[in-house]
Amino acid sequence: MVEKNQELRDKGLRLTPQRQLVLEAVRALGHATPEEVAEKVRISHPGINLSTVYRNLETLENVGLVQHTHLGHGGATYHAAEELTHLHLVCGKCGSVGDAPIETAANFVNTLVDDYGFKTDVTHFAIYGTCANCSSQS
Amino acid sequence: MVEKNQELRDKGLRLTPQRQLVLEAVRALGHATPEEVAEKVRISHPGINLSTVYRNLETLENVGLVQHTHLGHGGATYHAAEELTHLHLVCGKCGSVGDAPIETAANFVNTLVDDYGFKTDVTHFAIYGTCANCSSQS
DNA sequence: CCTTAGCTGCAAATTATTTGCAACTCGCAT
DNA sequence: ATGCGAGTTGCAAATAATTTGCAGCTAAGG
Repeated sequence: MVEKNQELRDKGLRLTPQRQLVLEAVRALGHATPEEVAEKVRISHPGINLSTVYRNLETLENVGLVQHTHLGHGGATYHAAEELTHLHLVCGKCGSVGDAPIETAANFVNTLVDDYGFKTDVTHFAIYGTCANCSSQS
Repeated sequence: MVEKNQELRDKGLRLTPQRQLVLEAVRALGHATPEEVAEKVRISHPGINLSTVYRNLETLENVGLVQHTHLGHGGATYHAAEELTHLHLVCGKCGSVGDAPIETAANFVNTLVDDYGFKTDVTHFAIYGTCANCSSQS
């Protein structure tokens, strides 16, 4: 943790309690919207402001400790950078979010680089579709 | 066009001039945000209201004549259903939107179905990454 | 034509996120 | 240990994007 502190300071940033709480919340939640992060943080530190959460998520993202992903509906969801090792399979019917290892998309990603020179970040956007459950139901 | 009219009527909907204009605008623009659609429509019909555009995009989507895709930033962009035959490669740096045939993702999609029972709609979300141009620049 | 359910425009309400600003505090330098 | 300055925070107000209530229109079947 000392390194993290140092890493922040090297970029002219401080490790404030609010900032730590936001990071911890993101890590604990796996993935969450700013609102959810705020809610989580408030359990232990009720006074924290929503704008502070937004600002810290942005800051932490710049430092690379956190990343955001678009899961649909509009709002972004945040992840701890260490945990971004999977794709997000979002079901358009039930809204569930499943995971799949990034390797699943390896070929696809390679094709895109080879044919279009396009370097894909598969984790940034969700993969949209219909989950097994909903497919079988209707 | 008569069929379209009929198709709408069958669902208890009307073919109003505003609705036609919205559809035409979406078709002409390829893909556009509600705001852009409104702008386009206003060239020939200045009085049209933004809410009308929103409502018609929604209606047309329900009928299947139009579809929306998430290209990032938050807002959705709309496409004529007929034109949804390609993936969207969105560059996170320059914001450009490139295209690639859906077949490019065929294997990927199949794997997802086979391994997870997840039926992917590859056109609904953009594929995010860095375009060839931006990759070479930095 | 006439009726009526489906539209439309407009304004106000929502929701999500950002920003200005004064007060506060982390952490290097002393 | 203590002070100082830059980074932060809380709060309220500003934005932006989209939705909704409603009263007055209008497409289209009869």
